[in-house]
Amino acid sequence: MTDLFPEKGHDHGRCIDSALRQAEDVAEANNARFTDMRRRVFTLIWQSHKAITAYELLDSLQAEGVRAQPPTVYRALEFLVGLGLIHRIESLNAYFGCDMPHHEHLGQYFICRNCGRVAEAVNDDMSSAVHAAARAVGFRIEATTIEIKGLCHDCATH
Amino acid sequence: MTDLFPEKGHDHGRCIDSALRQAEDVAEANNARFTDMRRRVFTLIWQSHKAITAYELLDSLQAEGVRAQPPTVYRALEFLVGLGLIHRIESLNAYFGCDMPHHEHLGQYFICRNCGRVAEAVNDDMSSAVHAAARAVGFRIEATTIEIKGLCHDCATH
DNA sequence: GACGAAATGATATAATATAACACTTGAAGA
DNA sequence: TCTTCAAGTGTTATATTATATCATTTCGTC
Repeated sequence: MTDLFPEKGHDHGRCIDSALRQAEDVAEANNARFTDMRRRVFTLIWQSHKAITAYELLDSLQAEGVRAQPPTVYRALEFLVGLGLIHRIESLNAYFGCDMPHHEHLGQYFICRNCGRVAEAVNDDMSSAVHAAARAVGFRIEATTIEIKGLCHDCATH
Repeated sequence: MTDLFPEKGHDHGRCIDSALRQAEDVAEANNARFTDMRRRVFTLIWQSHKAITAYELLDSLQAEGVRAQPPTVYRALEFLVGLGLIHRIESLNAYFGCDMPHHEHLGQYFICRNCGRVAEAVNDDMSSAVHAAARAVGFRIEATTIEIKGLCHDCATH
């Protein structure tokens, strides 16, 4: 069994660096400006593998000395979600970083209620089940939300 | 192809009646009180096959002359969701009636962005894909949210 | 009828999100 | 280089969604 969630002692700096690099690539490929504000918000989101709310981001920005207001944060979030660099977790009203922003994907989010971490998975069986179900009823899919709450392997066994 | 969504000219009164009867059964089976307030809220939710927000419900109640406040509505919603009589659609912050409250099910919601209707489906392939994916990563599922947005067959073809 | 638990009423406020308009910045052409 | 204009950000106000808290009422059980 491979745990989707990052190992306890992993080098998180590398996660952040890699995410930033990928984000810059994607932004460039889309002719989109990865401004300072957007980079700050993106980096804050990547500070952990948990989902973070807009107002938590706002507090962090203000703690850093940035004079930000809610619209600033929501705009950055909108931009990042639009490029697929982060995902919104509907059931938490929170955001978290995507580690595969390069390709379109129908992601599923596993959310641990104990440690708060989120892991994204891409599962072909699930994707095809969704598409087959939609096809069977003549529904034209534009967006899907699949969020699974419970206990991650670490929290379920310790 | 069978459309999940109700036919245009269907007798909606029968939907409501049947839903009410089922809800009463479920409440009784759970030794739960289906009070007047809860019945009102439940009936309002069943007025359409769309999802309705808490504050829309509040407005409707007040229009009916009931002196209700937000907590009243949220309590009724909590009760109804708890018994599985209604479902919350996370991506809409709204609620809609379940037509199979008798059995546990991992439901999927198809949401039409054009007409606003919601249809619930239960799909074994999808359920088993979710469970298989969770098993593969040692995740213990407690709740799942599957919401699919797009165009229903009617709206996609007309 | 008295009691206690459950439900509801009422007030206040927290948490999440957006509208509207002003100002700044930066890329692209003149 | 200067101008211009669209995109981005700042700022203020407010809309929308949700809950905490305590008082009162209702209802089944004794």
